[in-house]
Amino acid sequence: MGWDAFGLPAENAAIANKTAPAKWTRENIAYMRGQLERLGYGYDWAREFATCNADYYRWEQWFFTRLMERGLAYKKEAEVNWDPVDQTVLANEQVENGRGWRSGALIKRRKISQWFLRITNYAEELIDGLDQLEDWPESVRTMQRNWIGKSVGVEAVFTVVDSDIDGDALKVFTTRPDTIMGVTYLAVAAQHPLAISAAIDNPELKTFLDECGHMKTAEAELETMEKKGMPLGVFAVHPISGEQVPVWVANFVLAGYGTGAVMAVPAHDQRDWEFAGKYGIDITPVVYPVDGDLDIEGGAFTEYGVLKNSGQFDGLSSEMAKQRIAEWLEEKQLGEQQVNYRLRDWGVSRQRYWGCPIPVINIDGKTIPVEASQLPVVLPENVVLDGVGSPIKKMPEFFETTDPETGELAERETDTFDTFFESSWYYARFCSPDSDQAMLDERAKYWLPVDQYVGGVEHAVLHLLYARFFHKLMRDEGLVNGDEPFKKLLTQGMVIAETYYREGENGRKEFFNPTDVETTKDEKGRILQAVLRSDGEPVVVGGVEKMSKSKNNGVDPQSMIDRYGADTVRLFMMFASPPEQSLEWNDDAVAGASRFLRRVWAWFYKHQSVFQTSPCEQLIAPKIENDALVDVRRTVYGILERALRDYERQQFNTVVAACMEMTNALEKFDWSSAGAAGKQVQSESAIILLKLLAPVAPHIVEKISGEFNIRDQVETSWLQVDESALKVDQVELVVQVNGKLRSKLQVAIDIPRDQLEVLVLADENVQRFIEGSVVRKIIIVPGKLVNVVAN
RNA sequence: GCCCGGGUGGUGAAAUUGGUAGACACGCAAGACUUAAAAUCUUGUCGCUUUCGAGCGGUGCCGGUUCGACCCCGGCCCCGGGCACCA
Repeated sequence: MGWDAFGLPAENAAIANKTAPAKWTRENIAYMRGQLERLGYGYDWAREFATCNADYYRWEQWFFTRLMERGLAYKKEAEVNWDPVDQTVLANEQVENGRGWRSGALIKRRKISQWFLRITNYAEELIDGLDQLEDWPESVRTMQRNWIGKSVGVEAVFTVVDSDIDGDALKVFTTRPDTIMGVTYLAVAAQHPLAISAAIDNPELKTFLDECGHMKTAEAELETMEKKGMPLGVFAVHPISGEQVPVWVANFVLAGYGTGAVMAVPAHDQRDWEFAGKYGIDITPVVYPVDGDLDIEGGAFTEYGVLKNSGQFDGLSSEMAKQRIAEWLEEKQLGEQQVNYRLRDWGVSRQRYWGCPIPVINIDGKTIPVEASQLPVVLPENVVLDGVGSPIKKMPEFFETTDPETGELAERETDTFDTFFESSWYYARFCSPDSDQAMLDERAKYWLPVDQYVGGVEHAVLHLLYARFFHKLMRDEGLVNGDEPFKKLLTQGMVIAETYYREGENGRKEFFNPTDVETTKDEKGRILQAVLRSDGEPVVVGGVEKMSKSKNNGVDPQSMIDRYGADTVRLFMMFASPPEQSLEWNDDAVAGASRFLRRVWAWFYKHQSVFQTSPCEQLIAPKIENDALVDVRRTVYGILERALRDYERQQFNTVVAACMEMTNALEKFDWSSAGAAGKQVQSESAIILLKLLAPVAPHIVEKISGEFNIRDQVETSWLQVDESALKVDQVELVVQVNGKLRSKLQVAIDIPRDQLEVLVLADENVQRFIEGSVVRKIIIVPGKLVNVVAN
């Protein structure tokens, strides 16, 4: 068990409860450990650690200094959400409607210097590796592939006219160089130097840039807001035509991504088309469909075609033109072919307190890593949080230090790592949790990769991509073998629940736990009204979302454990739905789970004389004469076969269903008249049921098997299907006419085809439905179905 | 907006992955036990029609492929997740 213990929730709780994050965190860990122990999970507690302890995070500090030396960590400016009132950087989730969650102030984009890891150096390997991850869900691999977003294209150079500022050439990337002759404008980000210089003597433009500065730094925000722009009054020279095209500033161009500038071809790109239409910018079509007319009245033509209005490239196909234009640009040194990734380098700096201190020292603008011998840089834990900045930024005793070379005064970094840093390598630390001489030792090479990794789907991209990246970094440092950390991946669905809140002044939301809210619903189960139990006043129904601390919609299974016991809760959770599926929490069915376990218990005690006298040492291929016994044995093994398959494919809800079905069958059977062989079969069945149930409800199985001296049989060796028990000589066939179920037929399993056809056609119901039509063919699925096609 | 999932009875779900739609449960209804209730047990439970044999319709919506579609293909609607500072 690794407690991923740093992060925002602890800071939020600290502000709300006026407790230090460390205390709150460790109390929560203790509570959770108690609960997990009571649930009987098989964690190896000898390998437990918490990421907020220095004996864990010291190693990522060390690793970071290694990355600095290897040139894989670097500093650059990047934008954050700045709350001007609380003087704090806000997480995206702390910004709503452009305002800070505590202060309600309009947020401001602000550039600050931050640490980045060169994950883009590994982009190619991260994509290629996905093909080898055969035991990962295809959906996760697709999401990662799309996230990395490899695209091949051309970077073209547009020279800015009459510019005296730095970077007077605008470099733009395009995957469609064949459309380059259709460029009618360029667009740059609001933070682009060209935009800023153009705004100096243009107040209207200045206002627009300011407006863009109030948007939060989230891609979803950029993509959904109204696309706006303004001309800069600046022009750039088209590299091929030599004509001048206007340069605009647009709020949807990302400053920190690529070159912060894009070329626009409104005739052949939908977003450009809409933008051009809105602002009356020229639309010049240059690619025409191979057959048929070009119609760009209703939208851009984004397919491939044949070039026109493109000078020397006229008449070329898009495919050809992409190649020729790229070559032409390269020849003239006005561009080059490039592979571009959507993936950006990983920003790991956080201007927060509750995280691992970044182990660097700033001396007069230069930054050096803290020497290995001086690690760890320990985070002070005795602090008070007031929501205004990080406490360690106000603690000279923390940040005042000296230059190890000169002894001059220097300043320690007060930013901390992104918490994904901790969660990116904990899986490896489990192999050597006690190692105090190294981050990992030889044991990591022995145990890794992880055979089976389980995590929520919400981690499909970020966490799982960072962990894959870290594994490669650790491999290149010689710490682990192999290229990938996790051989097999199961992505759990999320447990989701209704959210309820009230909006306070300045739009700040206070969330209430569903257990504290009383709802009235209509007959379709929709919530009509929700009121807080404590004051009877209404609350806003916020919709169903993944359970989280920030939305306060989690449920604590503790009261359920207290009332029904761990086995019932485990069984109930396994039975609710398959693990990949998301699940809206509802504990109505928990009583049913408890009832089932009590029935199992009752059945064993009802037949205790049998289990006490005939403990079924080993069933040696019993020769069973009694047909009823053969049937019940077939039923048991039939159910077992399905259950084992479902365990294998991790569909535990149907395993539980199979246990219930088996119990139903055993309860129904009249064992009293089955004689000595009956006792054997009964004991055999009992052991199968207990074994099958053991992983789900271990406590009750252990108790029952101990009571009847069969613990050895239950706890040693896993289950196997006795194929001979499954043998049948009669099967029930489904009979269809034209694909519709019309009849059922009991036949010998090996009935010859011609006999079967005769039998089917003679069937009364079949007769009725083929009357007056001609039988065209008869489809037979052996052992299952017959379909008579007639018309 | 983009990427990834999902949508099946009143509810959670199942369907060996193209072959009987609704297994197993929850809930509900009726009955048994009980002075009564709880617990437990039995029976029924997708909708409509029915001469009680069965018939028709039905897996978000519209269309297609197929002897046959919850499953495959095309278009749409709704819900959940992710979108780089929640983790």
